[in-house]
Amino acid sequence: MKLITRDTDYAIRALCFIAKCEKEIVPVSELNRNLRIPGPFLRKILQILNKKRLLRSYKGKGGGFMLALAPNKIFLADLIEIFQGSLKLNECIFKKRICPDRKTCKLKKRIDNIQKQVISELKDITLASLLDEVRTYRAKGA
Amino acid sequence: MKLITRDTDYAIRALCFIAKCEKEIVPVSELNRNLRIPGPFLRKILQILNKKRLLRSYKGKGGGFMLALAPNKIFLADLIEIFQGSLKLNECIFKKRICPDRKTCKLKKRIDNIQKQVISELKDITLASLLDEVRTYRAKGA
DNA sequence: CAAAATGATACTAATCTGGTATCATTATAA
DNA sequence: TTATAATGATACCAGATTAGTATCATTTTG
Ligand code: SF4
Ligand code: SF4
Repeated sequence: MKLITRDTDYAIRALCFIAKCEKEIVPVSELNRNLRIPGPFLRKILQILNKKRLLRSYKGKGGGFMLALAPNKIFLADLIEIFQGSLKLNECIFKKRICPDRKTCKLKKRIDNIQKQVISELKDITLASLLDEVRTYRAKGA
Repeated sequence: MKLITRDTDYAIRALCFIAKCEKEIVPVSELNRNLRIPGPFLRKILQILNKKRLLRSYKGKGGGFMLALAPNKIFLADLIEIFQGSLKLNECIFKKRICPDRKTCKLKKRIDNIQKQVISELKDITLASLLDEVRTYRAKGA
């Protein structure tokens, strides 16, 4: 069982690369050259990040993507939310039916508890904290 | 994303039922009558628990399953291990290839850390702690 | 021997994850 | 003003995992 799926992982790598890149605006082609991520898949991911306002995109020649937020304002918890939906360690739903024991189930209570802890850990993790060293970031508002 | 899959959940419910049951040896047919779990699936699960020595099974008329351990010796962590393999929140393997960044990746370090916490939480959860009230358990060694 | 139980195992169905393919749109620069 | 280099939108496909069935063999007891 994975806490982060591949989309999320790829997204993080791409964001890190963009954050550290000399250029402010980075085209997918550049990412393709540097990261080992399937091209079209990566593109899809970046488009999603754009829609979700973590990236800003520029079309046309010379275009590409740039960070819309400073790396210390980008949280892993948000990326997980975007690509995997809100983190739930146990939904207690079978075949679209809610488990009838949900109110009293002790197991559920325990898992809910663990979940809270995980989420609070996740909220501490920013993109900035994942960069090896903060090199050439120049976005406004950093 | 789920911390426990359905097998594990079913296993817990079944074990709870057996633990609380008047009879020491409980046939699957009895569980079927009381739990909303697909019959053949539950059987498979119990057979696995038997192989893994959490249950003891008795064949033939009057047979069934009984707990092989006291409920306070049955750990959720073990059930997860049995049905889902060893808990890894991020395996860092893509297409059977290990991610080349594994040594240095800060993300991995963070997730490994969370994983440790989750595992330690899980080790605290016993079957006994999931029973509403310990009623009629009479297994040896309790 | 019949009935009631588990043992073993192979198969199928549904869902989720990871990834492609295609065509449309936009912006720049020669 | 047109070729080119970029993203936008969307539909599709493939593999893996999870969930569940089906079948037949074996054992035990009355
Ligand atoms: S039994 Fe408890 S944990 Fe399992 S699905 Fe129902 S409520 Fe959730
Ligand atoms: S990038 Fe880090 S987290 Fe993602 S797979 Fe590689 S090592 Fe694991």
